[in-house]
Amino acid sequence: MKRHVASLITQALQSMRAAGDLTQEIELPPVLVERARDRSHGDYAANTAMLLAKSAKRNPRELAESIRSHLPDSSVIAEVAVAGPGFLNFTLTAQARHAALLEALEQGEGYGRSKIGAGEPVHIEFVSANPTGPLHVGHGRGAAFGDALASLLEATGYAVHREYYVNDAGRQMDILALSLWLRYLAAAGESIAFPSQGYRGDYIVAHAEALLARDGTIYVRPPAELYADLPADGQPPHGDAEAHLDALIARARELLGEAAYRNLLDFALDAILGEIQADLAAFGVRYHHYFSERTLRDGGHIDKAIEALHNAGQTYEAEGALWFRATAFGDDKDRVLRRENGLTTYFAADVAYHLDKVERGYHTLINVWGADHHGYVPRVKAALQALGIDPARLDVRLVQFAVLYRGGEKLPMSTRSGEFVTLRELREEVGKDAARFFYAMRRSEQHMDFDLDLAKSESSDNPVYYCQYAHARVCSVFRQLAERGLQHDHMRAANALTRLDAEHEQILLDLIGRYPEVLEAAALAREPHQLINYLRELAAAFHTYYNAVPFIIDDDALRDARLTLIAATRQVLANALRLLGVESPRSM
RNA sequence: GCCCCGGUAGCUCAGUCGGAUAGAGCGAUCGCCUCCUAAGCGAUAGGUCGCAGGUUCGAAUCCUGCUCGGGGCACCA
Repeated sequence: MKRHVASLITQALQSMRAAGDLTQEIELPPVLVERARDRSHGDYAANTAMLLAKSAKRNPRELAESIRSHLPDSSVIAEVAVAGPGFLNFTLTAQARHAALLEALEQGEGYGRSKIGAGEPVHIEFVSANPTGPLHVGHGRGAAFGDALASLLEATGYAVHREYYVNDAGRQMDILALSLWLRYLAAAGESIAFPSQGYRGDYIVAHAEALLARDGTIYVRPPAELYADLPADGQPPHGDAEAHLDALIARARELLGEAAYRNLLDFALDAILGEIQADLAAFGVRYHHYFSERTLRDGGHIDKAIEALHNAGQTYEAEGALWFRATAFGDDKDRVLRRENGLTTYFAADVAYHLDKVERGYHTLINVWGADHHGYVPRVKAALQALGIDPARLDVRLVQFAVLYRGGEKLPMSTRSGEFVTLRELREEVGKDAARFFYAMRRSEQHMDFDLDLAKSESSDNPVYYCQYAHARVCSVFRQLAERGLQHDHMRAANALTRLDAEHEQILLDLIGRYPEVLEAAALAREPHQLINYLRELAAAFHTYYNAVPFIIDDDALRDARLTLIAATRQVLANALRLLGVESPRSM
C-alpha cells in the first residue's frame, strides 16, 4: 500500500513534467511515504513537495497542490489533502482499510509475509559459543536475536541458512579434554590436583562420571606419573598456570596415547555440544547446521584460505610468523595467520570459514556477535576485501550484554567463580517465552537490563503476558460464542464491515493493515525489536477495545463484523509471536 | 592513547530516510469487575532529547568538539 501511494506520486511528478509544470533540469526528489503519525493526518503522508521545493525554488504548499492535482485516480484513496508546511496526506477508502481484515483471515499464517527477499540466499551465524561449557545468559540474547532475525528474513522472502560455528579445534579443546580426564580420575578414586586454569564447572564432573559409568576404568593412569616434573601451577613468580596446563595436556596425551586421548576429547565435546544443542532446542532456536571448525582444518580449507591471501599478494613473513596485511584494508594492525610454532590462528580459520560461506553461494552474510568481539570486525572484512569479496556483504550485528536483576539487585556474572547463570536456569526460572521476548525487546546495540522479577510476573506489567493475554482473550470470546450456540458468519461480517466505525475499531483496523509494512521494515533494518514494539501496540489497542465494547451482542451483523476484527487481530498476534519464538496460548 | 556502542520523563526504553504538538510501559495520584478472563481498562502529573557549536525552510535525528557510562585494542579461542 505504501508502495502504491509512492507510485501515485511518482506518476504525478512525471505528469507535471510532461505538462511543463516542472522543467527537465529540476531533479526529482526520492518519493518517501510514511505512515501518518497522527490519525488526523490521514493514513499516509509524503513530504515530496517540501523536498522538491528546494530544487524547484518554489513554495512547497503550492507544489503540493500541483502534485495533488496531477495524482492519477486510485480506487483505494478516498482523499488527498495538503497540510502543514506542505505535506500530502492520503486517506484510504473504507474498502481498502477493510481489505486487510479479509486478507489476514484468508492468508492466516501467511498474512504479512512477502517476497521482497526474492529468494536471495542469506547466511546467518549466531551464538557460536565455545563448546567448553553450557550456554549462559550472555548467550541468550544472541540466540533470541539471531533466531528472530532469521525468522524475519525468512518471512520476507529470503532463503535463510542458520548456522552455529563450533570452535572444536585448538587449545581450549585440549583443556576441556584434560579437565574431563582429571575429573574422571577423581571419580575413579584417584587423588588429583585440579589446575587453576582448567574448566572447573560442575558439568565437567557430571560428564566425567558418565564416562566412568560407560567405559569403566580404561582411562585410569597413575597420578604419580601425571604430575612428575611439571612446571608449578599458580602465578609468577611462584608458578606459571598456563605452562603448567600445557605440560599437563602434553603429559595426558603421552600417558593415554593419541587414540584414547582423542576418545576423551570427543566424548567431552559431544557431551557439551549435546547440552548446548538441547538448550537451544528448548529455547525454540533451530539451526540448519552446526559447522565444525575441525572440518575446515581437516579439509585443508584453512591452508587454502591462507594461500588465497598469499596469491592476492597480501601476506608476508616476519618474526617467524606469516602475516596478513590487514592494514592495507583499513584494520589497525596486521594479523598473524600462521604462528611461529607453525599452527594457524583462530583468525586464519575464520577467514577460511567466511570464504567458505561465500563459496557455498550465500550472497549476504550476517554474523551475530557479542559486543566484546567488535574489534574483530575490521580484520574479517579486510580479509574478505583482500579476497575480492565486497565486505559490505558481511553484516556483523553486535549484541550488547544483558545485565540480570533480581529484587533490584544486579546478579553477579563471573565465569571464573562459577557464579554464572546458565541459559537453562534462566529458562526454568522465567520460562522460554518471557526470556525470548525480553531478550529481543531492545535494540541489540542497546545495553540491556533484564529484570527477572518482571519477566516472571503474571500481570500487565509484563509485556510478554500482555501480548499473549490479548491472544488468549480472543480465543476466549470465541469459546463463549460457541457456548451460547452462536457462529461467526463470515459472509454476513464482510457485508457489515462499514459498521466498524468506532475509533477503537479504526485503530485496530489500521494496525492490522500495517503489519506487513512493519514486518518488512523490521526485516530490512534487521531489527526484531521493531516487531515487538508493534506487537505491544496491537495488544494494547485490542485490550482497550475489549474493555470498551462487547462483542457477543444481539445485533447479528455488527457482532460478526466485530468478530472478524478480533479474529484478524488474533491472527496477526499469533503470526508476530511465532516469528519471535513465543507461544500464542489459547487460554491463560 | 586509539576504536565501537550508548546518554530521551523518577526507572526501563521507543522514536522509520531530517518533518507536523517528542511517545510507551513501569513507578506516583485518582477512578473502573451484576458484563465475553481485572494476567484488563480509563484519567492526571511528569521533558534543557548529556553539554556547546554548526548545516538546514525545519534537528532527538546529520557534522565537529567536549563530557559521562559500557565494551574492545593477542603469534587466546
